[in-house]
Amino acid sequence: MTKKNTASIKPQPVKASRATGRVTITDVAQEAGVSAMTVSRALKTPTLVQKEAHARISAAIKKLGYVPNQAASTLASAKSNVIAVIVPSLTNMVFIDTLTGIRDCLGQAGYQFLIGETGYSPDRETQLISTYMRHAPDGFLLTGVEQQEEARLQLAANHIPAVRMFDLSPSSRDMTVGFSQKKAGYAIAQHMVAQGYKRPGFLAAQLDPRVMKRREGFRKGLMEAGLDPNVEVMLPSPTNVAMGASLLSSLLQQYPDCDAIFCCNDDLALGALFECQRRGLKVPQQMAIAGFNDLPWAACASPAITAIVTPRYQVGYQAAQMLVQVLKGEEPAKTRIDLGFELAVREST
Amino acid sequence: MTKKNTASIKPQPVKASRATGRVTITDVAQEAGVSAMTVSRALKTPTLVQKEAHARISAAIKKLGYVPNQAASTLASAKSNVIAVIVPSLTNMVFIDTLTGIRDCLGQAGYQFLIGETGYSPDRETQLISTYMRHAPDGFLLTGVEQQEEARLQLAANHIPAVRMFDLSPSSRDMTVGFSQKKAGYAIAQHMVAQGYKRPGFLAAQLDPRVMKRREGFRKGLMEAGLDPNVEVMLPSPTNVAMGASLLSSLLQQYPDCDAIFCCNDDLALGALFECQRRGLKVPQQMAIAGFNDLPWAACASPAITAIVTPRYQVGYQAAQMLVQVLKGEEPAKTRIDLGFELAVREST
DNA sequence: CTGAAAGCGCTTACAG
DNA sequence: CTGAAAGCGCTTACAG
Repeated sequence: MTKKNTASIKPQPVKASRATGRVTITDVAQEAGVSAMTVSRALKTPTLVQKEAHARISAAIKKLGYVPNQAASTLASAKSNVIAVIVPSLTNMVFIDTLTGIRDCLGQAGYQFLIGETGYSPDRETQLISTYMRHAPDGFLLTGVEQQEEARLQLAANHIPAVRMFDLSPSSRDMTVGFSQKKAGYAIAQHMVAQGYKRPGFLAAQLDPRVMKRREGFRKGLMEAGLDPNVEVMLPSPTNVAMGASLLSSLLQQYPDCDAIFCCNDDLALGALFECQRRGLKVPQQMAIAGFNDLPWAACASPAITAIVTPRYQVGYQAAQMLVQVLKGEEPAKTRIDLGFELAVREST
Repeated sequence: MTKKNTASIKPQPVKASRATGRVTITDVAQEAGVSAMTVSRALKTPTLVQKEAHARISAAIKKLGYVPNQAASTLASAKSNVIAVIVPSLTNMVFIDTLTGIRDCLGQAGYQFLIGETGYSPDRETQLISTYMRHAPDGFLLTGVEQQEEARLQLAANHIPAVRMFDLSPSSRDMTVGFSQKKAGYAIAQHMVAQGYKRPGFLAAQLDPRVMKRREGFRKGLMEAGLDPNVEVMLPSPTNVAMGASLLSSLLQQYPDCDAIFCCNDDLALGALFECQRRGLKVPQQMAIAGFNDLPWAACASPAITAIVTPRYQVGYQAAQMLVQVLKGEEPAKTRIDLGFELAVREST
């Protein structure tokens, strides 16, 4: 019972029973014979660590199967490396392409994504933004420019930058990447007028703000040509291919002399094309069809469908790029990027 | 200079300059005149908090705009409330429907999702699993049963439960929710044989394991009927609508007498249908077409397309349900759920 | 029904 | 190039 002995059996500090069993950075540090700080550096800024130490650390990580704890990192650094992306729908391929653009831009940078779907509901959007706030995302990528006041305030209060996609804001304080929905609708009208169609109609569902802006442009174009802008059937419910067929049927019932239709998206256009085939209506001789977005089937349908080609991948990519600039503390060269659109004229008109 | 004075001007503990400026649970506690613990309880288990205290806490939260810090919560509780979902592709509507099922089952429970896309690459899948490990997800939902050894080991080592979707594992130790891909392919062959087609062919792209199992079943069915199983064109590259048209062209060039095709997915079937229309081939009189999955356009095409109807929403929903059971510590009644499939016979065959 | 103490596993801000 | 100390904002495990 010498002093030495006593020392060697000194009571272990009462182990709090909260051990998670996970391999921590401290375990790696002990194994490699360095401090936790050095392990942390080896992971984040390897150049600041002596080569030999780095090798031992790498070996220790592999041996122990160490996986960094993101939560601990986020808490300590107040940086989550998370970007919250909020889109109206995932069933809509348009937004999938946008997500691909975002991922291609940000994925390499080690960002993680929180992907939210609003179902085209502004309330749900506000709620999602609020929920995602808990994850302290570094930034938000939002769809449209119509966020509710509450959501805008919460973003501002927490100093979280947000880029809005698929539309353009008049205010240069907002960051927006998109194109003019109205001009796109207008372009379709002009094309139909130029082709000599006398009674063009409009088919729409899921009447979100961007659809309504397309309609506005389309009507403007028709009116300028002295045509009736009221040949239209619109349904607020979610859009799908089958609805293209039923909307066309309604339209023909109300306006039997309609000779061309602008469908607010390509799903409706596809359904409308099938309905024409069923009715034996020749496209475009008896009925011209134009779609919107240029999803994969438009170009390869028979007949190929005329459509507005939207830069949806670029919308995602460049919105992400703008966000990255802001996160780096740089001033983006432009806070409002108009990517424009194209009109692909094909057999259906 | 009394002792009292000295005490009252005792030096502030040196404020570490790491303040994040965020409103914390402690701020709320002070405002409400309770301890942080009580605020935490008010948020998680309101029934354990006195009604009056709860009211003051709610008021304080609103007044201060408090947002809980998820990272701190995850770190302290060792529970992330995150489920990692890994699918091959987001461009494929099949998996979007599956995600919807997952969300419908888990979303209410307050889970967040980390959604990964492998691009059909096993290596990428392993890498994603590894990356997501840092977020300490409570569970994984994976696609297919072919994970690499490294990934399986990492999941096992960290005791993270994983449910595999869209296929069935022979081992009851794996948790799988899906259906027999092989039987589905077989069912198509049987149907074509029954309809009297003499020279059915197979069109496929993106030759993932599930596609290959469909093919296997299809070939089996043809061979049993004494038909040649080698009327096929397969391309490993990603699938899309346009490819349906080009694959059909290749097939017809090699096998001009082919009178029916089984397309390994509906995109190919749609492209093939358009190609038939362009060639003036009557469907199904000169060429029958069957698809796989029953995406929205199959039923409403002209002619409507015969297809295997896959329970993809249910695959997601029930896989999520099984995972929840395991996370609750319950033993799932079945670790292998065969949801089956249907064959929707339509005009195209 | 409530609270003081300790700890989750990292990183920051220093000091060498 | 390296490390000891403190702190990020919660929750656990107790004790009352």
